[in-house]
Amino acid sequence: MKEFTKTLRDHGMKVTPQRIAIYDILINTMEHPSAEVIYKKLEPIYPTMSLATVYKSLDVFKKAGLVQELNVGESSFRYDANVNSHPHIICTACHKVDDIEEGIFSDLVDKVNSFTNYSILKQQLYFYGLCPQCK
Amino acid sequence: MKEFTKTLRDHGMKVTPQRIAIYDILINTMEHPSAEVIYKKLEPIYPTMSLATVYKSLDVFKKAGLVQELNVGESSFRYDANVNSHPHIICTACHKVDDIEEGIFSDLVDKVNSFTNYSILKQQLYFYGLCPQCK
DNA sequence: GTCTCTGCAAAGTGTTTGCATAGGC
DNA sequence: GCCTATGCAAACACTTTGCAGAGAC
Repeated sequence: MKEFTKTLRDHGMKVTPQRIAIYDILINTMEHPSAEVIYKKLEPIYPTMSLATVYKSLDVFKKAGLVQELNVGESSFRYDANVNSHPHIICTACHKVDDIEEGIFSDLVDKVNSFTNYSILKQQLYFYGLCPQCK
Repeated sequence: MKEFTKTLRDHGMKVTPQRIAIYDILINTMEHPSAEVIYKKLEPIYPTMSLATVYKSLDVFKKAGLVQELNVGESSFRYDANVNSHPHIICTACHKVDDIEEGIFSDLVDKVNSFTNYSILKQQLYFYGLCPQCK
């Protein structure tokens, strides 16, 4: 959280209670919430909180490299405070989004680099299937 | 194209000039166009073509398994007449979307299956970087 | 005190829907 | 002739923007 404060200040951005609350949710959950879900969680604590503030804060965090935006194929984005390009797995029944250990794919970027002539900067790997509880 | 006609009919769906034109664009391009782009290409030939028809047709194709929808992280979906779950690579400069040979990742799904306890149904793999022309 | 942030409402963007007419089969 | 598709406009869902007042530093 020290790092969070520093990173924002280094980017000339202010540390507000709203931003702290939003970031706090993101580092303490595994569920990769959308802006709407974050907003719903904050409403009871910050009754005046606005969805626009959630969006603006997430945008700020994204620019500061504090969160990454996930596009799992739903209508809305999801957010992850783990900014590594780690793979995700989405349950097609209950729609939860889990992380997959990055190590499994260690050689993947090298393979793609040598096959394509692109310079890979990042990757987004999504697997879809039934989770243990839903199968 | 025979297959296309048969597949639609098998699903109780009609084969219309608009649908043929949309599908024809998709099988003859490598650029993975969005609905908007498809619409723009068709406008000169079908002046009465409507964006809603493009969306409805793409939806029909998706349900019939004739196209897949790609979510490369832009504001709109892109469409691909190649329905295999093959990986894509997106240039972060010119935003073109290329295919990557599927063979490279043959063992990936098995790995994920054994590590996660999910039953994987499909995957969407996106790599981002600079294409040969843009670097 | 300055300059960014918040929170409201309004606008924007891609997509979907309702419905009357057109057209595939 | 039946029943689905088209095409227009209006609705929708998520996100962004404008702006006046509040608040971080």
